[in-house]
Amino acid sequence: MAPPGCFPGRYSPTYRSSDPRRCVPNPSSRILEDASLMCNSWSPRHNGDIFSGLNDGLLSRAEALAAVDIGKHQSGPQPGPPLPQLKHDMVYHHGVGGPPPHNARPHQMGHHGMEGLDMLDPLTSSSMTTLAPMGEAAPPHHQLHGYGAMNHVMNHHHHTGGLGHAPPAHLGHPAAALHPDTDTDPRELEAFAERFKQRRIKLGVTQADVGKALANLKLPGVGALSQSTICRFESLTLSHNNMIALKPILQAWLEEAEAQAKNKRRDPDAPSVLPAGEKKRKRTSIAAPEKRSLEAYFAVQPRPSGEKIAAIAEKLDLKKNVVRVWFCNQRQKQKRMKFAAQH
DNA sequence: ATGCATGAGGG
DNA sequence: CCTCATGCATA
Repeated sequence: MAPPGCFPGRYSPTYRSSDPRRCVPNPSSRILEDASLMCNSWSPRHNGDIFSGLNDGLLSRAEALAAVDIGKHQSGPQPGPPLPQLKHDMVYHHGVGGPPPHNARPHQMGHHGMEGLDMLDPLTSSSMTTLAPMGEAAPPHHQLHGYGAMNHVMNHHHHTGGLGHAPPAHLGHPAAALHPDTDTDPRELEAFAERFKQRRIKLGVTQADVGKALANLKLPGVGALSQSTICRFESLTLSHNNMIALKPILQAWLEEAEAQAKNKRRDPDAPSVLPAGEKKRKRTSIAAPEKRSLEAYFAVQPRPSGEKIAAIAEKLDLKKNVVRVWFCNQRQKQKRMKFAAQH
Protein backbone atom coordinates (compact mmCIF):
# COMPACT_ATOMS: atom_id res chain seq x y z
CA MET A 1 0.00 0.00 0.00
CA ALA A 2 2.24 2.62 1.11
CA PRO A 3 3.60 3.71 -2.15
CA PRO A 4 7.25 3.08 -2.12
CA GLY A 5 7.88 6.68 -1.97
CA CYS A 6 5.41 7.31 0.69
CA PHE A 7 6.81 9.99 2.81
CA PRO A 8 6.43 11.08 6.27
CA GLY A 9 2.78 11.51 6.63
CA ARG A 10 1.91 14.86 5.59
CA TYR A 11 -1.46 15.17 6.97
CA SER A 12 -2.62 16.22 10.27
CA PRO A 13 -6.15 17.28 10.80
CA THR A 14 -5.43 20.42 12.60
CA TYR A 15 -8.47 22.21 11.60
CA ARG A 16 -9.97 24.68 13.87
CA SER A 17 -13.38 24.88 12.42
CA SER A 18 -14.41 26.84 15.39
CA ASP A 19 -11.83 29.37 14.63
CA PRO A 20 -12.74 32.99 14.67
CA ARG A 21 -10.97 33.12 11.42
CA ARG A 22 -14.03 32.18 9.57
CA CYS A 23 -15.56 35.52 9.98
CA VAL A 24 -15.04 38.10 7.42
CA PRO A 25 -13.20 40.92 8.98
CA ASN A 26 -15.23 43.87 9.85
CA PRO A 27 -17.25 44.99 6.95
CA SER A 28 -18.01 48.51 6.31
CA SER A 29 -18.28 51.09 8.98
CA ARG A 30 -14.64 51.46 9.61
CA ILE A 31 -13.76 51.20 6.04
CA LEU A 32 -16.12 53.80 4.92
CA GLU A 33 -14.65 55.99 7.48
CA ASP A 34 -11.21 55.48 6.16
CA ALA A 35 -12.28 55.91 2.65
CA SER A 36 -13.86 59.15 3.52
CA LEU A 37 -10.77 60.36 5.16
CA MET A 38 -8.85 59.51 2.16
CA CYS A 39 -11.19 61.45 0.03
CA ASN A 40 -11.29 58.69 -2.39
CA SER A 41 -14.60 57.75 -3.65
CA TRP A 42 -13.85 55.32 -6.28
CA SER A 43 -16.20 52.74 -7.44
CA PRO A 44 -15.08 49.18 -7.45
CA ARG A 45 -16.67 48.17 -10.68
CA HIS A 46 -16.23 51.42 -12.33
CA ASN A 47 -12.56 51.47 -12.62
CA GLY A 48 -11.99 53.15 -15.84
CA ASP A 49 -10.09 55.41 -13.62
CA ILE A 50 -7.45 57.43 -15.13
CA PHE A 51 -6.19 58.12 -11.71
CA SER A 52 -5.16 54.70 -10.79
CA GLY A 53 -1.79 55.24 -12.23
CA LEU A 54 -0.70 58.17 -10.22
CA ASN A 55 -2.76 57.45 -7.22
CA ASP A 56 -0.99 54.25 -6.99
CA GLY A 57 2.19 55.96 -6.13
CA LEU A 58 0.56 58.25 -3.70
CA LEU A 59 -1.12 55.42 -2.03
CA SER A 60 2.04 53.56 -1.54
CA ARG A 61 3.60 56.53 0.05
CA ALA A 62 0.63 57.16 2.17
CA GLU A 63 0.70 53.64 3.33
CA ALA A 64 4.38 53.73 3.82
CA LEU A 65 3.94 56.65 6.08
CA ALA A 66 1.14 54.97 7.79
CA ALA A 67 3.27 51.95 8.26
CA VAL A 68 5.81 53.99 10.08
CA ASP A 69 3.09 55.73 11.81
CA ILE A 70 1.46 52.77 13.32
CA GLY A 71 4.42 52.34 15.49
CA LYS A 72 3.51 55.43 17.39
CA HIS A 73 -0.16 55.87 17.36
CA GLN A 74 -2.82 54.42 15.27
CA SER A 75 -4.81 57.31 14.18
CA GLY A 76 -3.08 58.10 11.00
CA PRO A 77 -4.54 58.30 7.58
CA GLN A 78 -5.79 55.15 6.20
CA PRO A 79 -5.68 53.13 3.10
CA GLY A 80 -6.59 55.03 0.12
CA PRO A 81 -8.10 52.81 -2.44
CA PRO A 82 -7.12 54.35 -5.64
CA LEU A 83 -5.80 51.30 -7.31
CA PRO A 84 -8.26 49.52 -9.39
CA GLN A 85 -8.55 45.95 -8.50
CA LEU A 86 -5.73 45.18 -10.72
CA LYS A 87 -4.71 41.65 -11.00
CA HIS A 88 -1.87 42.06 -8.69
CA ASP A 89 -1.39 38.47 -9.35
CA MET A 90 1.72 38.63 -11.34
CA VAL A 91 2.25 42.07 -12.42
CA TYR A 92 5.64 41.92 -11.03
CA HIS A 93 8.57 42.03 -13.25
CA HIS A 94 10.84 39.57 -11.91
CA GLY A 95 14.27 40.68 -12.80
CA VAL A 96 15.09 37.36 -14.20
CA GLY A 97 16.66 38.82 -17.17
CA GLY A 98 19.78 36.84 -17.01
CA PRO A 99 20.22 33.64 -15.15
CA PRO A 100 17.28 31.37 -15.25
CA PRO A 101 17.56 29.25 -12.19
CA HIS A 102 17.87 25.91 -13.71
CA ASN A 103 17.71 23.80 -10.73
CA ALA A 104 17.96 20.18 -10.94
CA ARG A 105 15.06 17.99 -10.47
CA PRO A 106 15.07 15.32 -7.88
CA HIS A 107 16.95 12.24 -8.68
CA GLN A 108 13.97 10.24 -7.64
CA MET A 109 12.21 11.18 -10.71
CA GLY A 110 15.22 11.99 -12.65
CA HIS A 111 15.14 8.55 -14.07
CA HIS A 112 12.33 9.61 -16.20
CA GLY A 113 13.79 9.07 -19.52
CA MET A 114 10.44 10.21 -20.53
CA GLU A 115 11.23 12.14 -23.53
CA GLY A 116 13.25 9.17 -24.44
CA LEU A 117 10.17 7.17 -23.71
CA ASP A 118 12.14 4.21 -22.61
CA MET A 119 9.85 3.63 -19.74
CA LEU A 120 6.54 3.11 -21.32
CA ASP A 121 6.93 -0.41 -22.17
CA PRO A 122 5.58 -3.73 -21.15
CA LEU A 123 2.54 -3.28 -19.07
CA THR A 124 1.56 -0.16 -20.72
CA SER A 125 -2.07 -0.47 -20.13
CA SER A 126 -2.34 -3.69 -18.36
CA SER A 127 -1.49 -2.84 -14.84
CA MET A 128 -2.94 0.56 -14.65
CA THR A 129 -6.55 0.84 -15.25
CA THR A 130 -7.53 4.12 -13.90
CA LEU A 131 -5.71 6.70 -15.81
CA ALA A 132 -8.76 7.66 -17.63
CA PRO A 133 -11.62 9.37 -15.95
CA MET A 134 -13.54 6.63 -14.47
CA GLY A 135 -15.05 5.82 -11.19
CA GLU A 136 -12.49 5.59 -8.53
CA ALA A 137 -12.50 2.27 -6.89
CA ALA A 138 -11.81 3.64 -3.51
CA PRO A 139 -9.58 6.48 -2.83
CA PRO A 140 -7.45 5.45 0.10
CA HIS A 141 -7.95 8.57 1.99
CA HIS A 142 -6.74 11.87 1.19
CA GLN A 143 -4.00 11.72 -1.19
CA LEU A 144 -0.58 11.57 0.15
CA HIS A 145 1.72 13.00 -2.30
CA GLY A 146 4.94 11.84 -1.03
CA TYR A 147 6.38 14.08 -3.50
CA GLY A 148 6.81 17.24 -1.64
CA ALA A 149 9.65 15.92 0.33
CA MET A 150 11.91 15.71 -2.58
CA ASN A 151 10.91 19.01 -3.89
CA HIS A 152 12.23 20.56 -0.87
CA VAL A 153 15.42 18.81 -1.28
CA MET A 154 15.86 20.08 -4.71
CA ASN A 155 14.77 23.53 -4.00
CA HIS A 156 17.70 24.31 -1.97
CA HIS A 157 19.66 24.99 -4.95
CA HIS A 158 19.55 28.60 -4.39
CA HIS A 159 18.52 29.99 -7.62
CA THR A 160 20.18 33.20 -6.99
CA GLY A 161 20.90 34.88 -10.17
CA GLY A 162 24.21 35.37 -11.70
CA LEU A 163 26.61 33.78 -9.37
CA GLY A 164 28.95 31.25 -10.66
CA HIS A 165 26.10 28.95 -10.44
CA ALA A 166 26.74 25.29 -10.27
CA PRO A 167 26.40 22.88 -13.12
CA PRO A 168 23.16 21.21 -14.02
CA ALA A 169 23.01 18.69 -11.31
CA HIS A 170 21.34 15.99 -13.24
CA LEU A 171 22.53 12.53 -12.79
CA GLY A 172 24.73 11.46 -15.53
CA HIS A 173 23.01 8.56 -17.00
CA PRO A 174 25.05 6.41 -19.26
CA ALA A 175 23.32 7.20 -22.41
CA ALA A 176 20.42 9.08 -21.11
CA ALA A 177 20.34 12.25 -23.02
CA LEU A 178 18.92 14.53 -20.46
CA HIS A 179 18.57 17.99 -21.64
CA PRO A 180 18.56 20.23 -18.66
CA ASP A 181 18.48 23.28 -20.76
CA THR A 182 15.51 22.13 -22.67
CA ASP A 183 13.74 21.01 -19.58
CA THR A 184 14.23 24.16 -17.73
CA ASP A 185 13.50 26.42 -20.59
CA PRO A 186 10.46 28.47 -19.73
CA ARG A 187 9.46 28.48 -23.34
CA GLU A 188 9.44 24.75 -23.40
CA LEU A 189 7.50 24.55 -20.20
CA GLU A 190 4.96 26.94 -21.52
CA ALA A 191 4.62 25.01 -24.71
CA PHE A 192 4.27 21.78 -22.87
CA ALA A 193 1.66 23.15 -20.53
CA GLU A 194 -0.34 24.24 -23.50
CA ARG A 195 -0.06 20.93 -25.25
CA PHE A 196 -0.86 19.14 -22.08
CA LYS A 197 -4.06 21.00 -21.54
CA GLN A 198 -5.12 20.56 -25.10
CA ARG A 199 -4.55 16.86 -25.11
CA ARG A 200 -6.01 16.41 -21.68
CA ILE A 201 -9.21 17.98 -22.87
CA LYS A 202 -9.18 15.88 -25.93
CA LEU A 203 -9.09 12.87 -23.68
CA GLY A 204 -12.07 14.22 -21.89
CA VAL A 205 -10.29 14.31 -18.60
CA THR A 206 -10.68 16.98 -16.02
CA GLN A 207 -7.91 18.53 -14.05
CA ALA A 208 -9.11 16.71 -10.99
CA ASP A 209 -9.09 13.45 -12.87
CA VAL A 210 -5.52 13.93 -13.83
CA GLY A 211 -4.58 14.66 -10.29
CA LYS A 212 -6.05 11.45 -9.02
CA ALA A 213 -4.84 9.38 -11.87
CA LEU A 214 -1.31 10.32 -11.13
CA ALA A 215 -1.40 8.03 -8.18
CA ASN A 216 -2.15 5.19 -10.53
CA LEU A 217 0.99 5.81 -12.36
CA LYS A 218 3.02 4.06 -9.83
CA LEU A 219 5.95 6.27 -10.22
CA PRO A 220 8.11 6.26 -7.18
CA GLY A 221 7.33 9.09 -4.91
CA VAL A 222 4.52 10.30 -7.02
CA GLY A 223 1.12 10.43 -5.51
CA ALA A 224 -2.01 12.22 -6.43
CA LEU A 225 -2.27 15.93 -6.88
CA SER A 226 -5.19 18.25 -6.59
CA GLN A 227 -7.15 19.97 -9.25
CA SER A 228 -5.55 23.16 -8.07
CA THR A 229 -2.11 22.03 -8.87
CA ILE A 230 -3.00 20.68 -12.27
CA CYS A 231 -4.74 23.89 -13.04
CA ARG A 232 -1.77 25.89 -11.93
CA PHE A 233 0.52 23.82 -13.99
CA GLU A 234 -1.54 24.44 -17.08
CA SER A 235 -1.75 28.10 -16.39
CA LEU A 236 1.88 28.33 -15.47
CA THR A 237 1.08 29.72 -12.11
CA LEU A 238 3.61 27.64 -10.33
CA SER A 239 7.17 28.38 -9.52
CA HIS A 240 9.69 27.64 -12.16
CA ASN A 241 11.09 24.76 -10.16
CA ASN A 242 7.71 23.38 -9.50
CA MET A 243 6.91 23.42 -13.19
CA ILE A 244 10.09 21.61 -13.95
CA ALA A 245 9.47 19.00 -11.35
CA LEU A 246 5.93 18.34 -12.43
CA LYS A 247 6.47 18.27 -16.13
CA PRO A 248 7.94 14.78 -16.36
CA ILE A 249 5.21 13.40 -14.21
CA LEU A 250 2.42 14.94 -16.17
CA GLN A 251 4.06 13.98 -19.36
CA ALA A 252 4.20 10.41 -18.21
CA TRP A 253 0.54 10.49 -17.38
CA LEU A 254 -0.36 12.04 -20.68
CA GLU A 255 1.43 9.41 -22.65
CA GLU A 256 -0.06 6.66 -20.60
CA ALA A 257 -3.51 8.08 -20.85
CA GLU A 258 -3.32 8.44 -24.57
CA ALA A 259 -2.01 4.95 -24.91
CA GLN A 260 -4.90 3.61 -22.94
CA ALA A 261 -7.35 5.70 -24.81
CA LYS A 262 -6.15 4.10 -27.96
CA ASN A 263 -6.80 0.68 -26.63
CA LYS A 264 -10.15 1.71 -25.42
CA ARG A 265 -9.23 0.02 -22.29
CA ARG A 266 -11.82 1.05 -19.85
CA ASP A 267 -14.47 -0.55 -17.84
CA PRO A 268 -17.84 0.78 -16.99
CA ASP A 269 -17.70 0.67 -13.34
CA ALA A 270 -18.40 1.59 -9.91
CA PRO A 271 -19.49 4.84 -8.49
CA SER A 272 -16.85 6.30 -6.34
CA VAL A 273 -17.28 6.21 -2.69
CA LEU A 274 -17.31 9.77 -1.80
CA PRO A 275 -15.31 10.25 1.31
CA ALA A 276 -17.29 10.90 4.37
CA GLY A 277 -17.69 14.44 5.41
CA GLU A 278 -14.71 15.74 7.19
CA LYS A 279 -13.79 18.86 8.91
CA LYS A 280 -14.38 21.83 6.81
CA ARG A 281 -11.58 24.23 6.65
CA LYS A 282 -12.66 27.76 6.57
CA ARG A 283 -11.16 30.41 4.48
CA THR A 284 -10.74 33.89 5.75
CA SER A 285 -11.88 36.46 3.36
CA ILE A 286 -9.95 39.65 3.50
CA ALA A 287 -12.14 42.52 2.45
CA ALA A 288 -11.13 44.66 -0.46
CA PRO A 289 -10.13 47.71 1.52
CA GLU A 290 -7.90 45.71 3.78
CA LYS A 291 -6.45 43.97 0.82
CA ARG A 292 -5.61 47.25 -0.77
CA SER A 293 -3.82 48.34 2.31
CA LEU A 294 -1.87 45.16 2.47
CA GLU A 295 -0.87 45.57 -1.12
CA ALA A 296 0.27 49.05 -0.44
CA TYR A 297 2.35 47.92 2.47
CA PHE A 298 3.71 45.14 0.46
CA ALA A 299 4.83 47.53 -2.18
CA VAL A 300 7.13 49.28 0.22
CA GLN A 301 8.03 46.41 2.45
CA PRO A 302 7.44 42.90 1.17
CA ARG A 303 8.93 41.41 4.25
CA PRO A 304 7.75 43.22 7.32
CA SER A 305 9.06 42.14 10.67
CA GLY A 306 6.94 40.29 13.09
CA GLU A 307 6.18 43.41 14.95
CA LYS A 308 5.33 45.24 11.85
CA ILE A 309 2.98 42.51 10.90
CA ALA A 310 1.37 42.66 14.27
CA ALA A 311 0.90 46.37 13.91
CA ILE A 312 -0.57 46.04 10.49
CA ALA A 313 -2.82 43.30 11.67
CA GLU A 314 -4.12 45.39 14.47
CA LYS A 315 -4.68 48.32 12.29
CA LEU A 316 -6.62 46.34 9.77
CA ASP A 317 -8.41 44.32 12.34
CA LEU A 318 -7.07 41.10 11.09
CA LYS A 319 -5.37 38.35 12.95
CA LYS A 320 -1.66 38.53 12.90
CA ASN A 321 -1.36 35.14 11.41
CA VAL A 322 -3.67 36.04 8.63
CA VAL A 323 -1.52 38.98 7.76
CA ARG A 324 1.65 36.98 8.00
CA VAL A 325 0.29 34.33 5.71
CA TRP A 326 -0.92 36.95 3.35
CA PHE A 327 2.55 38.32 2.99
CA CYS A 328 3.98 34.88 2.54
CA ASN A 329 1.53 34.12 -0.19
CA GLN A 330 2.16 37.42 -1.80
CA ARG A 331 5.86 36.74 -1.94
CA GLN A 332 5.18 33.40 -3.46
CA LYS A 333 3.12 34.94 -6.17
CA GLN A 334 5.96 37.12 -7.16
CA LYS A 335 8.04 34.13 -7.76
CA ARG A 336 5.63 32.37 -9.97
CA MET A 337 6.02 31.84 -13.60
CA LYS A 338 3.63 32.93 -16.20
CA PHE A 339 4.99 35.64 -18.32
CA ALA A 340 7.05 36.68 -15.43
CA ALA A 341 10.08 34.91 -16.67
CA GLN A 342 12.39 36.50 -19.11
CA HIS A 343 10.60 37.46 -22.22
C1' DA B 1 -9.31 29.86 -11.45
C1' DT B 2 -7.66 31.63 -7.11
C1' DG B 3 -7.49 33.12 -2.21
C1' DC B 4 -6.03 31.80 2.15
C1' DA B 5 -3.91 27.85 4.68
C1' DT B 6 -0.93 23.94 6.21
C1' DG B 7 3.28 21.67 6.89
C1' DA B 8 8.01 20.18 5.88
C1' DG B 9 12.43 21.62 6.02
C1' DG B 10 15.97 24.99 7.06
C1' DG B 11 17.91 28.73 9.83
C1' DC C 1 9.91 32.96 10.94
C1' DC C 2 10.72 32.04 6.06
C1' DT C 3 10.27 29.51 1.66
C1' DC C 4 7.94 26.14 -1.15
C1' DA C 5 4.82 22.89 -2.80
C1' DT C 6 0.19 21.96 -2.35
C1' DG C 7 -4.54 21.74 -1.10
C1' DC C 8 -9.39 23.01 0.47
C1' DA C 9 -12.89 26.13 -0.19
C1' DT C 10 -14.93 29.32 -2.91
C1' DA C 11 -15.94 33.10 -6.27
